[in-house]
Amino acid sequence: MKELALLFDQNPVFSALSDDKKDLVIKEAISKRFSKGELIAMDGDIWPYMFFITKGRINALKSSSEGRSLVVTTFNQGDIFWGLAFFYETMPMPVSLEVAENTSIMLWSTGSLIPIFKSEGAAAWELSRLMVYKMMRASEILEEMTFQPVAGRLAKLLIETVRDQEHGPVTRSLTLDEMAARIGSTREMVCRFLHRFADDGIIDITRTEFRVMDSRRLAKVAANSKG
Amino acid sequence: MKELALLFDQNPVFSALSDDKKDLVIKEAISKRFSKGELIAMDGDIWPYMFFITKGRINALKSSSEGRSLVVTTFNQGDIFWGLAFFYETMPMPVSLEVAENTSIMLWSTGSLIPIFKSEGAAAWELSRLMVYKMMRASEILEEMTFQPVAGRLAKLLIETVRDQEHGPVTRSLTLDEMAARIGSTREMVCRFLHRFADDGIIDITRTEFRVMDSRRLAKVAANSKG
DNA sequence: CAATTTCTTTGACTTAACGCAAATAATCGA
DNA sequence: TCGATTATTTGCGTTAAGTCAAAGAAATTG
Repeated sequence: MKELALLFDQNPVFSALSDDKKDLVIKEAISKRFSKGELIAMDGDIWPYMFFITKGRINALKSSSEGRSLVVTTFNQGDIFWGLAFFYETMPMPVSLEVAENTSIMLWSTGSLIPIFKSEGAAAWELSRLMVYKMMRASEILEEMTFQPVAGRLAKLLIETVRDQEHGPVTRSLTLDEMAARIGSTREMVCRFLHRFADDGIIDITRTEFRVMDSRRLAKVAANSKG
Repeated sequence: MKELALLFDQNPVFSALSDDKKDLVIKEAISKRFSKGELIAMDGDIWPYMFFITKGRINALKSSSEGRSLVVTTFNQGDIFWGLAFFYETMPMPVSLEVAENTSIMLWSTGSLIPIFKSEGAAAWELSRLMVYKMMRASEILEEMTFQPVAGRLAKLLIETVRDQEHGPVTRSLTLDEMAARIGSTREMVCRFLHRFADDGIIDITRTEFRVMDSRRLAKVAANSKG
């Protein structure tokens, strides 16, 4: 339980709680476990919960009436999120929550947390800040999807993928379908642009791994200056 | 000043304040006046303010590196909004704020409101709820722009436009450019789809006014069931 | 390790949406 | 009321992106 307390204290919202309220919140939580691929909630559901990830990873995704889907964001260990119905009883989920790898969460329903937030201004304020952050992300995604062509979005995804990894060749960890879902396109398009980047000498690519050869130009493509 | 107090009390966030804090907030406000067309803040600015519209209307819009722009939302009398830098010092505006008609606002900088929110959990909580609402809108827009074809977005706009008006012919109050900016397209496209709708008998249209003839089918187009 | 399943890759074709340009109509300002 | 400006409308060509289909490579599994 020490690890849990540590995680809790790293979260900006929960760490703003007074100690006794923190204990109360932990006491009221429901623990759940999900395995990869499970759906925690579906787009359109009324799902009045807030959750905190103690271990694992969850994708938030939208899907069109046809097959296409768009991974809007990923929640990791230590993150919190919520169904909109946690705040407005009648508001449906704007995304589905899909478990990306085996995951444990703590869950609260509306009733158990609202009085606490209302009495603890600092935590409610941090919650507002967190939401501002989410809004900024949403805004970025909207801007990319609306104004950026596929090549730019893919370039940006590549940069993000490589950022964490050390230099050198990187094992392709995402399938074409997964990359497509993250940039709102199709596997064929992703494949074509990857090879176009390779033809241009921006990346090197094999069926199983790739490596960024010219990160400056990749950044240029991501920024849309198509020179 | 009675009207102002009334407006204040209708706003969910400010009305959650205790009376003395409410007075304090009003006292700290800076009043400003803008005329139609003025830019209050630009996309990318660090703009650490929160504002409340006492009269008028403000559009929030994104623009691409080329000319295109997208009106993301409109703020009306009684609404509040903020620059992201109000919450995170370094966060730039995700949209520009353009005055749609002569407008008066009250303005607060970060420092004057934060202590109040932190001490008044109820108001901070309402602020969170308001943000959830904004997130839902952002999510809807993203979904429309990503998965809905232009025809569907235009149909939805028409429905919203007519909703308020009484039945019968409606003067076209938005130019094609303005409609295009609201659905993320171009004036030519809007024009074409309007006339396609007319050919299909869904609406009647002249150069200066239009009228919905078959709202059921218009709703169908908006919902994407292209039958 | 053989067989099946899942991924990747590529070519050929289709389509929605856009840009440009020119013609016409409405509106505004003096 | 006339001229200038601003909007609308349409034809035509272009393009980015998507679908479909099929072949070949990895990965997985019994």
